[in-house]
Amino acid sequence: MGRPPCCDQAGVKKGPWTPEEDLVLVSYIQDHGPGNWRAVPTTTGLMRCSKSCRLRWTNYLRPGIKRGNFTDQEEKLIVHLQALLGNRWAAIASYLPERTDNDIKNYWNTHLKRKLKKMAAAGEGGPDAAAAELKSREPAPKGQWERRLQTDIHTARQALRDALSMDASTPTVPQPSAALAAPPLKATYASSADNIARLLEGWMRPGDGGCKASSSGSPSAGSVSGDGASASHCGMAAATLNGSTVTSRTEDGRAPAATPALSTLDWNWLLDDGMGHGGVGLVDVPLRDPSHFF
DNA sequence: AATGCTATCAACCGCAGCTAA
DNA sequence: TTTAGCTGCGGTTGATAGCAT
Repeated sequence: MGRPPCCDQAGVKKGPWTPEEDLVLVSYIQDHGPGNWRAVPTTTGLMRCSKSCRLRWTNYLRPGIKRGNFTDQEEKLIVHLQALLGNRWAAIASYLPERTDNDIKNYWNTHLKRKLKKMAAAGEGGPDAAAAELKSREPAPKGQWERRLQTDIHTARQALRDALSMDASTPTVPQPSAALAAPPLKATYASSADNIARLLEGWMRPGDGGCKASSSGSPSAGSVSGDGASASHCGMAAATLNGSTVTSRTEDGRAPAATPALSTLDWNWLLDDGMGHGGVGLVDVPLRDPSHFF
């Protein structure tokens, strides 16, 4: 219904964030936890709208974000999930805990889309097949959303099995800790963000997983969209700072209800269950072998 | 070395959906 | 039931780094 007027207000700063602004934002989140974004500009004095603050945190400052090139494994998973879910980047991102939906979206638009077109142009199945392939990647009409949500878990399981079985030589489960061990390929301002992330070390507390009671001020913490600010936000911090704690990505509720972020247990469940039941109850969704894209 | 082109990605915009009053 | 407030999501844009000429 109503739209927040924040971004239209005069005096609201736009454009790239400065390290100082990042620090202010991180300090705020350190104290209050993510969420209640509306209060951020007024509380911190940041001349940014709430959306900008949320976006900055979600896509950049949030601990546990993996930067740098996508692995083949990730690429295949994205291709497969995109075929299954359409352009629901948040849902797709929930299966790649260390990637933001923005990252995945950008990667799809800049790399994968072109790659697929290229391969289509190369005549894999002919132009018609290529067109059909691309068309099949159009998101489904809204009316199908609810029904498809119910199938997402099952289809994602199948996608995972397919994607993982294609490359048995590489780790079969996305391993945040392992990924974190890999140095970023690109040194940008992200390095500053890393430094900021280190500031959060003081935020982490032994014994409680480093979690700070953070969601009390978040009006949406209990909403359907599942802010889940305290628990998962802490988890992500743990991933970055511990390097050994596997985490999932639900800190600001970006993971839809039917496609929850996955912890290690979730991954195990996802795979074990899928393997164990051999697709029992699996909705009949045609799964293409993504290997033919590469 | 200068210029133009391309690729990348951070950030913005506007809509949708949810909750609370 | 209606309306306002707020957050989340996906599409798009703009700045700029990197590469080619």
